[in-house]
Amino acid sequence: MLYAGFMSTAPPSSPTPQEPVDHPELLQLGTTLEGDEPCLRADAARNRARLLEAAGRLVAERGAEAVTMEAVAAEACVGKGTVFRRFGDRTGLLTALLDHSEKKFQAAFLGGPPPLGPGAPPVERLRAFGCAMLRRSTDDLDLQLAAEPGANRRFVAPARRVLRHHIEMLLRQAVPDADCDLLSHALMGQLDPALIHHLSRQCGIPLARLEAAWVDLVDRVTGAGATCR
Amino acid sequence: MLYAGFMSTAPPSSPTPQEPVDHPELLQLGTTLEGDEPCLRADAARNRARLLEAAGRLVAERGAEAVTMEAVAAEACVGKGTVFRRFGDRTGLLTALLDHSEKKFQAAFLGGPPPLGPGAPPVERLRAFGCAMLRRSTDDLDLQLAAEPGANRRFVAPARRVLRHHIEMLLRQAVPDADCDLLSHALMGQLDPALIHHLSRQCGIPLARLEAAWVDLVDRVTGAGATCR
DNA sequence: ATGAGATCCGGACCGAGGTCCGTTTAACGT
DNA sequence: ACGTTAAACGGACCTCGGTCCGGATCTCAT
Repeated sequence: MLYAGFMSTAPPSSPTPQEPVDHPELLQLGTTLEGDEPCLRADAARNRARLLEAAGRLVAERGAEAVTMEAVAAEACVGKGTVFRRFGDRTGLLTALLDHSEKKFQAAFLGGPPPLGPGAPPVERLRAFGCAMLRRSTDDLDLQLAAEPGANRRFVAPARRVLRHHIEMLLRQAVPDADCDLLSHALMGQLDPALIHHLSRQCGIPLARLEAAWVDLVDRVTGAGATCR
Repeated sequence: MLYAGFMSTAPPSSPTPQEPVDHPELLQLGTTLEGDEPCLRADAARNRARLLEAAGRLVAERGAEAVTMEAVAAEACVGKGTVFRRFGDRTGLLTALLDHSEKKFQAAFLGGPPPLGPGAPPVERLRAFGCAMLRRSTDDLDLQLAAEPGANRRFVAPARRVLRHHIEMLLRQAVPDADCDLLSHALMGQLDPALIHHLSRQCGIPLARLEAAWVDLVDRVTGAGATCR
């Protein structure tokens, strides 16, 4: 249990009361954000609760896409500015809504019983982890999608389809007995432009290492490379 | 070369002149979209060219994020409605801008010389494909990012970081000699909520198959399962 | 050439996310 | 109690993506 302090998704920390941050995406990068609620003022805490409750009501009654910042503000009898100050942006609000189930899940794989929690061999824990995530996704999936703008379109873009089909075709030749349709998505994920940007420009990982990682991934997936691993 | 007709990314096809489509994301799902320019009217073609040129100018001069629909319209001396009718939405416009290099790339891996094109063994082609994509991304990466709303934030969301760190830790135990940092991204990709949504709800793939694919992926990546593949 | 009709154009309009700043109010020391 | 101050509030305001429809324009058959 190494990083027990990193757990919280950052609803109350993005627009932290310390300094008026103008670029919320920059700070939640390195901050440790330990205490969940950094001692909000009484009215602030009250409004925060009101807002979350109002947002939850809206989701329940009219679906995730009805969660408009103005609608939430109105439902909570609060000014629009308050919503943004507290949650930063729409994604922040939705993320805060997801926070509860998120934490429960984190607790399960960080400290719960095996095979999800510690105690089982790592490969078994990996298997369990993925299956747990898959099952969890069936619950609050629309909320998670709504929290990520443009999530629907990502996998229907024609260009992407061509690339994935190509990978799938090659996979079918290399490992005919596998579920190449689904396997190809894993490979595609490693080539996602957003990921490449994040790794190469934000993390400073050199191209050579990315290429090496790709080749290694291909070898592992297809069973090439070492004859026996 | 199975699907030579699928190649074009769909700039002129989304708001095709045939029928006034109100939901552009729905149609480019099953359509075959063969002819690139379905015989636009003269003025329409002229404006389309103008708009692409204007958008290109804006990207070159002021970066991808300056490509506002209104700005493009103004730069091209054209009404805003025209931009939307032609390209559907902002993503469509940016995609159309990327179309040229996209097609070049597609031609390279569909019909070019090995190892990228046909002729080499599939595993080798896969390796080459990934490396080519990685290199290609360094060129028009900002454009590709701009074409996908919210692409920057996707990998800095705190919740995601925790999940990925967990995978990475388990991977480190299972395959200590691998580049677990990067490998974990591939596994994370397979659990992306947007992907799950696409596969399970849009493609109708049952949960059991997704779970099986995940377990298989873990086994392949970690070298578990069969002792020798 | 010309008229009919489909197609396209343009910009007013709308909704929603996000910002700003003058005003209000909770917290705390005296 | 009361004054001070930092923080929170609220809603007007801005920008931008996306829609709509009356009017201009192109195409084609005659």
